[in-house]
Amino acid sequence: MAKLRNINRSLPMQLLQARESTMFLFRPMLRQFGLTDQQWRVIRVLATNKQIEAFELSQQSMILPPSLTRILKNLEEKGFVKRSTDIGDQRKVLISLSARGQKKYQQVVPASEKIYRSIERKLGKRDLTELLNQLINRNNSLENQN
Amino acid sequence: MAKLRNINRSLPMQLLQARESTMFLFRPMLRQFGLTDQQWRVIRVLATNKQIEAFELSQQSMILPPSLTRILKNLEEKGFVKRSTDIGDQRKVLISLSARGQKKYQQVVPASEKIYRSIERKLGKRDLTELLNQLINRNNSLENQN
DNA sequence: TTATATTACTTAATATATTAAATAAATCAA
DNA sequence: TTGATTTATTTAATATATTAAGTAATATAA
Repeated sequence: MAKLRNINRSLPMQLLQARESTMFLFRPMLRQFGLTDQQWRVIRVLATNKQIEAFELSQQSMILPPSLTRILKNLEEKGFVKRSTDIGDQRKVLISLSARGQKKYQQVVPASEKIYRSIERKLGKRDLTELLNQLINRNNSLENQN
Repeated sequence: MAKLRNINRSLPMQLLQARESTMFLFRPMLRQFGLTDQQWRVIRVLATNKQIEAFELSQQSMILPPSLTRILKNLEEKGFVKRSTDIGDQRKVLISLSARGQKKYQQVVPASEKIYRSIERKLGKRDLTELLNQLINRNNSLENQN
C-alpha cells in the first residue's frame, strides 16, 4: 500500500501551520480594529503607495483579482479607499487610501509593531527571509519541474 | 508619520508566499484528480487513520469545524468518506475513508510524491522542520506575549 | 436527581478563494 | 483602418474561512 509522508511533516502543511501561528497573534488585534486579514493587507499596501493599479495591488497583497474586486468594494463602502480610472489607459483602475483609511492605518501601526517586536524577542533576529525566499521565488527554483 | 515595515518583508506575508509557492506546485495535479486542497488534506489524514473523530480530523487537517462539516458532506456525496456515530458518546462523529476514497488516495500518492521529490531536489534536504516548528509551536514560544 | 455547564458538532451569516467566462479598452497585424 | 488579439478588471459559480449562535448529548454540582 503506497503511502505518503505524514501530513504534518509535509512542507506545505508546515508552512500553513507556521503562517496560522503568526496570524493567530495578529488576528485578535485586527478584529478589534474591525479589519479582516485581507482588508489589512490591502490597506497596508496602499499606505506605502500613494496610488496603485489594481493589478499591482493584487500582487503585493497576495489577493487574486476577483477577491480584490469585492474587498475593494467593501473598503470603498466603508470609506477607506478611493478609486479612479487611469487617464492614459481606461482599463486600469487606480486605488488609493482616503483620509479615513490613512487614519485607520495609523491607528493599527503601533499595535502591529508591538506584536512584531514580541515575535522577534522570541525568535531572535533569526533571518527566515533568506530561507523563505528560496521557496517564494517562483520563477526559478521551484517552477517548471517534473 | 508612523510606518510599518514593508509588507513583503513581514513574517506572516513571507510565510503566505512560501506556502502559496509550494501549493502552486501541487494544485494543478490535485485539480486533475478533481480534488480541492482541503479535500486532499482530509483524505490524506483519513488515509493514516482508520477511523477518526471529527474534531481530531479538524485539527490534523487544519480545517475549522464549520468548514469541515461542509467538506465532509461534499466528500460523502462523492462517496469518498463514510461517517458513523460513536457508540460510547453519541455527540461524536467518526469519519473513515470508503473503498472509493482509498482508491482515490492511492491514485494521488505517486503524483504527490513526485512533486515532493522535485522540491527536495531544489531545496536539498535542508531541514525547515526545526525552524518552522518554532513558529508552529503555539503553546510556548509565540503565545501570550504582549 | 435535576438544573447547569460543557462538549461536539452543525447552522447561519458574512468574507474570501478559486476557476471560468464576460466585458471593455487598448494593441497589433493585415 | 478594421478585425483579431491581448490586457485589465469584473461577474458568476462553487468552495472554503471565520465568527457567532444553535442543538443535542454528556458531564457535573447542588
